[in-house]
Amino acid sequence: MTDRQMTPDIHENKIMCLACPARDSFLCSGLDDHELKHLAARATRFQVKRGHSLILEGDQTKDVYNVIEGDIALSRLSSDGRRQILGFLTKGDFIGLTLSDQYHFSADALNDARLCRFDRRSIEELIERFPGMDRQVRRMGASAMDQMLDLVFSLGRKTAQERVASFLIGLAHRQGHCHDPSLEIHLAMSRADIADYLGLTIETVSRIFSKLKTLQIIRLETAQHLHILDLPKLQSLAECELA
Amino acid sequence: MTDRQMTPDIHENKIMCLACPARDSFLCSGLDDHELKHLAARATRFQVKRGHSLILEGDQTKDVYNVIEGDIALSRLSSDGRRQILGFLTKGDFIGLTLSDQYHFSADALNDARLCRFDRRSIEELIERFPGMDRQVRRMGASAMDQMLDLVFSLGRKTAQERVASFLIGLAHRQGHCHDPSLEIHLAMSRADIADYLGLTIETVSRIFSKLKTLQIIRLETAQHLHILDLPKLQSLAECELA
DNA sequence: CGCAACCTTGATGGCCATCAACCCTTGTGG
DNA sequence: CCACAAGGGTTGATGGCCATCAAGGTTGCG
Repeated sequence: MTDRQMTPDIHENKIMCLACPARDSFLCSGLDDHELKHLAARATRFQVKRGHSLILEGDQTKDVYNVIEGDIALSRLSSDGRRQILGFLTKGDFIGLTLSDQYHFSADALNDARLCRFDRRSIEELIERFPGMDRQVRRMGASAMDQMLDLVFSLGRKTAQERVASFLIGLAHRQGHCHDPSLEIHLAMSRADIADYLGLTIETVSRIFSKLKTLQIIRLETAQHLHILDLPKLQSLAECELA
Repeated sequence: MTDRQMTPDIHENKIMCLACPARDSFLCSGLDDHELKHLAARATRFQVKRGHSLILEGDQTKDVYNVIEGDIALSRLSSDGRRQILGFLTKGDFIGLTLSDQYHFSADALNDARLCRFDRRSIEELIERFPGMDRQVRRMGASAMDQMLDLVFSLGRKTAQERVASFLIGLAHRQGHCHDPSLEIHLAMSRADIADYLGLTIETVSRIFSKLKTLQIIRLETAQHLHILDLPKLQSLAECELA
């Protein structure tokens, strides 16, 4: 019996993790080989089909997820059907790392997605064992909070046009490389999703896209594939920053 | 030299903490005597006068604060003067426990307030030393996030009246005892603050207060002191909950 | 008393939601 | 291959909610 045979998953999973598209994610990138090995031992991969739910509002938080591929929308629904999308997740993003008992949002796949599932208890143990992991987790929490504060400001104080403009700039940054926003954006989400994220209606979002098009600020290749033609102008429309 | 003389602050501060009005706060209540002693050793109290700032957007996060008495508003300001209040803090609430380098909001005192200041590094050490503290901190973070998600839903999908109604119910719960909302509410914040929190204008907030008054749902003793006369009705106006 | 800050109430207008129709793409089956 | 249906996106007409502008009331303080 070699060590390899004793703990096959750990080794295989570690390789899996090293080759994982989400290897550069906030959490995983902050881990050394040793920590990653322990994390990998607890990971199981799975898929979610487009349109299906990963989490339903009210679910117990017994698992933690890492998005490997695809796009996930976090949302909240009211009894009369109003929906608010709280955020969009992509490769490398985590779900469920905050310490509450229940999820206060649903998570739906915008397209066929692959994820990594961890048992929450195992993760908690790792966090207590490795201080570096704790810091990473809290850093991710802070980052998620900052994003949420941006959204609050948008919803509370920006006009429809400003919201759409900042949304596009946000996407450009996330899809680009650091400090170098991509000028070519893939919209994984529908107009309805964008509207429900920005507190608007489908029609308003569509109208603003059209307006930006006629202003030569963006170009729509297809409905989900757009180019930013004039980034400075787009930024000036979104602008509404620190005093 | 007695032990008491060697470490006067620890002992005095521990007593200070035990008698602290914020002793029941989320963090402190989760600590045992030993942990509290260490925390107390690192605390310094100070005051902020009404209208003065505790934190300015962009400040380095070198300190952590605990509100002992008074009310604090966290807000964000845009270059053209639009303001969004992100939250109101009272006795027992913490500021700065998320791990980011800078504050992305300002903190202003709504009235004369007393606070407890901790050096961030010390707190970090304690968190690494005592796992119970880490859990408390992450639990507080989750709670803050949940509140923010509520606000996002309000701003994105609720009408002005629904926002004001849920705001009042939220206050009633915070000022009451657990599961027993207070029917007598003290509004530490001005109409302008409420408006900037709910993404509305002063006039709209005032109008809705008046409407709720004529509907016999609330009664205004003074501008900052109101009674909820018909809680169920108020809840039905705010309602817009889980599907 | 007088002033300033805050709050309330009224009149008007604009932004965005709503309602409605049409277009475009995609997929399915005859 | 084409007809058709269905879902998503665009565009137009109308209206309502809430912002804006304006004036007056109330409170509190020197």
